[in-house]
Amino acid sequence: MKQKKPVTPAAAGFDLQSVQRPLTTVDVVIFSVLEGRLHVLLVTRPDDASEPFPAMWALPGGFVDVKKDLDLESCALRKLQQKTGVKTPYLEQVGSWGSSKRDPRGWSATHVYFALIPTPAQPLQGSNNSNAAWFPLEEQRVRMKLAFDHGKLLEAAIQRLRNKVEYTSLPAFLLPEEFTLSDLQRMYEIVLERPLEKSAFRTRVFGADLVEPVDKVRSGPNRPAQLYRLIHPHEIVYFPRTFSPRKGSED
Amino acid sequence: MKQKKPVTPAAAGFDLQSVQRPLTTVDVVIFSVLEGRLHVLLVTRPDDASEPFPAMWALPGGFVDVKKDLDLESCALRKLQQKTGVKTPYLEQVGSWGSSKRDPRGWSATHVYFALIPTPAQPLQGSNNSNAAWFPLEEQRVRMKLAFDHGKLLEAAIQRLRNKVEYTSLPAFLLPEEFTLSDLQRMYEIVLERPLEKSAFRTRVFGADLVEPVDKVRSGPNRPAQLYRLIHPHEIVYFPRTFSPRKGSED
DNA sequence: TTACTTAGTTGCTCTGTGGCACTAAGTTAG
DNA sequence: CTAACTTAGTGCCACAGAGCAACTAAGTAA
Repeated sequence: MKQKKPVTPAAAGFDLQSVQRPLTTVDVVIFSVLEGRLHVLLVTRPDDASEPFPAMWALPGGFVDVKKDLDLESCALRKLQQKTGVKTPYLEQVGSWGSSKRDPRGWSATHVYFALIPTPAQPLQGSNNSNAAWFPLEEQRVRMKLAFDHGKLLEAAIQRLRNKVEYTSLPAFLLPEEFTLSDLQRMYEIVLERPLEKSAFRTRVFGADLVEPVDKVRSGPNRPAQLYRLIHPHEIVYFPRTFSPRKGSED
Repeated sequence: MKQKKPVTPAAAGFDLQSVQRPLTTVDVVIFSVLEGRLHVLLVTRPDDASEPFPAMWALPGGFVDVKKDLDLESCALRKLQQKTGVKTPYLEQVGSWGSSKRDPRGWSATHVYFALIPTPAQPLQGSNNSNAAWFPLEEQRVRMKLAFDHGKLLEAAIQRLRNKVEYTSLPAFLLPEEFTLSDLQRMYEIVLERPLEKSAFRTRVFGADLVEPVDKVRSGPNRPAQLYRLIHPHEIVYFPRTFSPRKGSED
């Protein structure tokens, strides 16, 4: 509602202040693979009657801090770092959800990101995490009901993840720097919840120039496996899609 | 910053009011095909020195109206309806962009949607549209610089559109209810900016149960063409992706 | 030395698509 | 009436990648 009717400077300023602004939050869906299953990190809401959804499990997140956060992504990174200590995972925006009803405190919009981090060595190495825990995903959900519309947000993030895994190198970000091809295949299978063909998988991966061998092998109780690392550790690789699979020469 | 330190009701209420809230807007990238090229609808900013980017071209959009808008999507639909008169196009969220710097008036976050509408009969049949116009896209951009970061938003929307066209039925929404297969193929070719193979295209479309023939043909100076319509006019169809082409039985 | 396990390869079949030539069905020009 | 033209729609072959399965490779453990 601003169209073409000329506004005086005073009126415009007044308008900006008086217009009710929605609450703005960022929520982060943090995925990792533990014990062979996809998990998501959740935190408990403060156990205080004045807060909405007290003591319930929720996605880590909170209000954008106009003073601290330069932009939405750094806000998401900040919240992720607070909870996990991880600095540079894979981070991607899922989308935003806003309505008058999703937060009892008023009209609110949240910007949702998802992050992929390698299986953490310690359960949780962040600072104050007594109230955070990993939950396994079953049927695209966690077992209990989450605060706000976080159940819906989580489902959307999983959907996005699983969809994108079909044609990208995303699962590589669930692994440490060096990994075997079987490791990588296992990550795909865990996320997709279906087995993949070994040979087809390998042709795909090699054909995409995704990994390069390092001069090491992983030894175990059986045949040692070649270790690989990502050629471009911070780039996501798209496998050729439908329509014109001819060549990998799409932009 | 809310963690587990117990907050008193008073404190929480105070916090909510005093915390500076970012500005919240919605912008819509409206695509249509005119004269065989992909166009986008832009509007001019008010020509008033007190407004940011006066008189520049920008994406249609504006502040979320906490009173009027139930949620983000209906806000986008409202803005779209204002500008084009179209009621039920294809509408999809592209994502959100927020930072301290993108709007000189302060920290702001915008939620970006894109819409596909059939080629409009009249240039613009919306209400007050003296300040709106269609611009052709060249090299993923429009010719001039846009207000705010709208150039970036527009590029992101185009990117999303072109990507998704590779494996979905999106271009069908650029056509009227009834169309020929050549019409449909042409839409794909216009968006993708490359020719497609006729026979491969047809097998794809038919294989996906996307269209059904209507009992009419389009006559012209040459062989008449069978007319089709969408089997599910409001659903987007995904063509089978890579990895597991086995059936169209993905969720 | 044998059994077992996981790593990695090879070869076959099957399917969807790219490429291209062909047929079909209308109009317009002579 | 026929030939030329244009667009609609089909048929056929080749090829690349996926599914499938068997095979080889290289280690450990009994």
